[in-house]
Amino acid sequence: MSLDKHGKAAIRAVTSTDVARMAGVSQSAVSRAFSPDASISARTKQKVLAAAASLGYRPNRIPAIMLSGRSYMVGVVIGGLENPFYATALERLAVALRESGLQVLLVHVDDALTLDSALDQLLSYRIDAVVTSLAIGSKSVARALSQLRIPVVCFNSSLVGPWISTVNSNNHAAGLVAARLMARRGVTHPVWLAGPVRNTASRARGEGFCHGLREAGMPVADLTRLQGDDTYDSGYEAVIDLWKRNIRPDGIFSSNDMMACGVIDALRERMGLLCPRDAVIVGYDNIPQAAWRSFDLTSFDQHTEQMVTRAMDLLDEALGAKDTPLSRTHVVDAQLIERGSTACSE
Amino acid sequence: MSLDKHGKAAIRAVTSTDVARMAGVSQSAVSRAFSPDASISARTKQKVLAAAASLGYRPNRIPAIMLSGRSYMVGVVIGGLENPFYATALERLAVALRESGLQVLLVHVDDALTLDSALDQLLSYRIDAVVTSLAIGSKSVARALSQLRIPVVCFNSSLVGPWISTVNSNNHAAGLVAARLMARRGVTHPVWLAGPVRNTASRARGEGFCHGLREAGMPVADLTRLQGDDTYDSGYEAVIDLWKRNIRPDGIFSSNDMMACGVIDALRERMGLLCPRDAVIVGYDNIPQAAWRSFDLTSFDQHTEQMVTRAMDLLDEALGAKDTPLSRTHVVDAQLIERGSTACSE
DNA sequence: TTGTAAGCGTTATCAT
DNA sequence: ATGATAACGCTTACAA
Repeated sequence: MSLDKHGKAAIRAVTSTDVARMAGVSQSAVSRAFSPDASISARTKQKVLAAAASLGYRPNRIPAIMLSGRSYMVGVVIGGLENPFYATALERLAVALRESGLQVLLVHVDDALTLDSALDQLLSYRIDAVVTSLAIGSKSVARALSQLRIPVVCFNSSLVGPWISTVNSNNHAAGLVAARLMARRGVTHPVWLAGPVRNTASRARGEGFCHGLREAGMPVADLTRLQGDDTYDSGYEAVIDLWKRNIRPDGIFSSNDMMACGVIDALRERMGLLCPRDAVIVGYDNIPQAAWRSFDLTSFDQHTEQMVTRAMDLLDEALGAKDTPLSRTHVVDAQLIERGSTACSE
Repeated sequence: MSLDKHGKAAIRAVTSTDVARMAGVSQSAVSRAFSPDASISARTKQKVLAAAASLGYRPNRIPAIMLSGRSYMVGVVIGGLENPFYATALERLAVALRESGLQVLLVHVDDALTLDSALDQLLSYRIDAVVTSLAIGSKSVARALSQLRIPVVCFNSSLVGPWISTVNSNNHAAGLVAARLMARRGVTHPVWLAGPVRNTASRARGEGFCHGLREAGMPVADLTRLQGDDTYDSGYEAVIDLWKRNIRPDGIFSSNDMMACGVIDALRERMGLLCPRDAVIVGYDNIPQAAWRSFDLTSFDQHTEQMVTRAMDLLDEALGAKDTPLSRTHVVDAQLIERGSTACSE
């Protein structure tokens, strides 16, 4: 406890100088005691560590950031945590980053507008890189990210640019698989329930689905496309809309599980229909709720664990190639998890 | 691009000195141009901002942390994001912190063991405070948090200690309300489905429930207590367990919504029972899934928005009273949201 | 192995 | 209003 110039009581954090004084060594000795491979005698190290422990000293990493220009902090930009898929992805990402000795500087973003100011703030903390699972895919966002001149790793994004790498689920291929599954189940009136228009991953899934239906000999004109927004409610409303328009599908591929759950509930509650008996439903993400008995929803698992590992690889590579813009893409296959919603109805 | 001593190419970030040189002013002028209420002429400020823009300069906040000892970073310690309640709470917290000009340094923690090393790392970044929604309530955790000597704000925690403040949902009162509701619905065989043993919020809910039942004239011996772990699966299994033990409840109060969803699904699928017809179900948290048609679950809304606001108040107060350990508690009433699972069955 | 001293990029103080 | 300068707490040559 000391008095500063203004006479106010202030607790200064314990510094290496304090420890040095107590241990009767130089301040650099303290630094060396806490540096893994510095040349220091066991005796000195002991003295320092003892003094440090008794004072409750912890090395301050802030000055090291100034010296090295590396903060070991990564900006993680997220949104849509109400979707369990993103929530668990964030959890895994946080764990992986920490295991790599990186800190997570988290920013929640609602829209592209918030993003700019968020990035500004992150940059002033000299973050080493940015990781984002944001489904925002505009050119201006890509430009903003590229201008940071630090590595950027995106999930399920179509962003491209000098510093931007991406890890994508194989959306198109999954769409194909969904179509083939529906064809095998004898679906004749398929519906594609899309996610937000700007979500390019969703678009790819839809295109793959369309593609697959054509391959199976179905006139593409027979495919009904609906616009959702990735929420349960929008799935629920989509079904009501279909019935209003006198469309009676026997197979629905939904761009994500949340909407698929809404679809199943609307069919059951509003139309008195059950899947797979009356309609086959396929979702995407394999969120925990897909396995819940009320839904028993066939879905595509994105293997977030593997996607996160890939992202870390990209990150390590990009951070290693310091100051050289890298832009790679990894694709991870999504795996069809078949459940009751597409079971063979005998 | 410059060459450092080792001959390797390195991009040095643009500094205020660079801007000063370009603008033909002193380095302090640059600093002033970026400080909201510094005395600087409009002309100089213009020159500086122009130079800064053309060089792509952004003020570096790291040195300011060294000078002031404040990093404006808050360590946010979380876990259990697979529960949508925690995920949305985190989202709101992140937004609120950012609005207060604070950055979120996120750490995911699985167990009390990880916590220690996580806190160590956070501290080395000189975070100003810690906010956590962790349901870990051991004495050792409280001690560890107190020893940080920085403000700590907990959600739904019973931790107490010099630097620790808490925002709690009124768990006991909610338990009472649940009991009264069940009494009104004529429940005679109530069941309490508890969350993890160490979760004190869950315990308080159970005690309130018990209390309320007694008030309503029900012998407490009639209350069956089950142990869950806050997951859907544990709710599902709990029902199966009840039937195995030949217990036939007509009212179940679950410590959280995830388990309640499992309960409803098990009743419907395994026992062919519907709520509220055969049993009245009440959950806690009011997660989005509670409103889904398959569940239509009566639940308690914790008003996370308000709890987050309270947490920010506590944080501001604690940060204002720098170096003075504060420990306050705010209690926010949880609100009963009645849905179909407790509707009057005629 | 150890100590001394320079330097990282700002902000704050002081003189001008 | 502006510029020079000290200071923040470390890491890292360099000297001893």
